Formats: sequence, structure tokens, C-alpha cells
Amino acid sequence: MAANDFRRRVLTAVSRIPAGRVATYGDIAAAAGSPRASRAVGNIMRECRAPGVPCHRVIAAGGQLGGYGGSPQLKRELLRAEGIPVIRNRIREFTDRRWTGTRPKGSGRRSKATRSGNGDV
DNA sequence: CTGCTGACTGGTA
DNA sequence: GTACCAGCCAGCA
Repeated sequence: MAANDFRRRVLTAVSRIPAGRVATYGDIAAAAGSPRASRAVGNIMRECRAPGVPCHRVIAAGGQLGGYGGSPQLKRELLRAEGIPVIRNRIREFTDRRWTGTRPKGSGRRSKATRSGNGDV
């Protein structure tokens, strides 16, 4: 089943995040093949059993830090140490630093309809 | 802009 | 089939 497979994709996607950049759970989920599985990604990240997976580089959407097992503030320091200034609970220039995995950043950005029946999928 | 609430989804155990 | 989770988005104050 994809249980192990999905997890592996998520871990791989996270490990692909270059230093100095950040990705959101949603981006990781999308990179894993399920753009709506952001929650599931968070679940997997929490276990964080795989090495080489900088879960601290994975943050919530909007540039928010999101959570972190044990020490959320540690995450903030780690990001800051990588060259990512964090103000309060948000990443500075987040939109410019967010790494989507393989998607250009200058692309769309909520234009209209997104949640309503848009005949997508 | 910031903060909180509410309703939703997707995957794991 | 149920419960759990480190989210995401939209709306409101």
C-alpha cells in the first residue's frame, strides 16, 4: 500500500528542500502527490524518524512556523540560523523563500474560485 | 496587518 | 470503521 510509499515521498520532498529555503506542508503534500494531504504530512513529519529530513524547514502555509515536536521555538532558531529571518511567528519574505519542490514561484496566486466547484480534478 | 474561530480534507495508527 | 494530527483556507473582530 501507499502507506510507506507516501511517507517516503514526503520525506524525499522534504530532504530536497535546499538550505535557506522553506516549504509548506501543503507544498510537500503536493510534491508527494496529494496537494490536499497537508495534514497527513504534518502527521508524518511529527514522527520524523528518517534522517536527513529537516522537518524544521517545513512550515505551515502563509509563512507561519506551524508546530514542532517539543520545541517550536527551536524551529525558529534553526530557520534563523539558516539565513531565514523569523519575525514573531512568520517567515520574512516567505513568498520569495518558499520552495515548492519544482514549481516556479512566479505563478498564479489565488485569482478567483479555488474552493468552489471549479470542475478541477 | 494581526488574532481567533469554524468547517474541511487526507493519511496514519 | 474510529480517532488522531505539527494544516489550510475563509470569514470575522
